Amino acid sequence: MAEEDHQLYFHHHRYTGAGDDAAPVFPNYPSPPAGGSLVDKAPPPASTPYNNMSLTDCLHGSADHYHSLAKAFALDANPSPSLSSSEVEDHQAAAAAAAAVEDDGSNNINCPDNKKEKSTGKGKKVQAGKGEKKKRQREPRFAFMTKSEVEHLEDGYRWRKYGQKAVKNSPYPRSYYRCTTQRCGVKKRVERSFDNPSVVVTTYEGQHNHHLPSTLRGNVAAASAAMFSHYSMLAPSVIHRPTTSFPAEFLLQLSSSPSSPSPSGHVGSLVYPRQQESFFRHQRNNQPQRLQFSGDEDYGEHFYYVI
DNA sequence: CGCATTTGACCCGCGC
DNA sequence: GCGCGGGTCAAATGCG
Repeated sequence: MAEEDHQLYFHHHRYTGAGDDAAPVFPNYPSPPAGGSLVDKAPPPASTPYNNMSLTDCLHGSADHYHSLAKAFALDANPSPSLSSSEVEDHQAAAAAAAAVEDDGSNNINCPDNKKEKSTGKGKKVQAGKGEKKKRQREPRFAFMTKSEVEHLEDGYRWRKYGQKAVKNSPYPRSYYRCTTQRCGVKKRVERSFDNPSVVVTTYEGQHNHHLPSTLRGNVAAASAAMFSHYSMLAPSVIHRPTTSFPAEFLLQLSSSPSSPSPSGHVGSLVYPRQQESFFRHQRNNQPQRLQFSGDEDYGEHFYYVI
């Protein structure tokens, strides 16, 4: 983990149940400044082309979106310093949730399985091609922290669970899912945060090379549009930028409909971005959240509210 | 019956 | 080299 550059997003998914209004709430958000909308106070950076990107889009195989996302994340060959060990210890949940974003230069984004070929026979598995041993290379990963009572969040794609492991120092297991679409090697891991059991950490790895399943696409697409029109108005307003702007700020949202909740019951969600620089979060009793970056540049302090 | 989930075994990388 | 932990496989099982 130490060599990995962490890419972590936090979004607060408010589980509300049927009939509940899916509008985001701001528990201890101070009264909005009088006069002018919140949006006016903190307009999203107009120059950022990533604001209108849904998570579904991000996960989708669209090369444009993927590269845009990669660009936004500065997925290049110059990884930033990782969290120091003390930071990791202080922020165990974030560290546990941290997703590696590595540019391994292998260009194997769509490779369904770059794992070494295994024997298909029963019993003991035999290691293949001794001399061809290659270091296993990972695809870029993105993690999202989601406040939710359900662990497997609907994101528009179909997943098949292929494993579950106990997580060290955590009573909560980690589940492994793979996209069921043929030749799509996207995987995701889902685990519940030990520090904050109400938070589900979802880590996506890889890039979908297909469209959303048609059975889901309609609802999801419509929901995405509806949700985004809502969040895009509100979300920037709760990000207080006292010093500088986010270089690569954009908003993501998970795709689920407030009017037609997914079978799993969750309603909607918002993803807060960060850029490549390593960072960690402080979360204290619904107080404004502070983002601290530890990159080369000083991006100041960023606060946000949990919705 | 087909598909998804469960679960124990296995593989692999890494740190000591 | 060894042990540990993360990740994956695949047979067994469950479910609609």
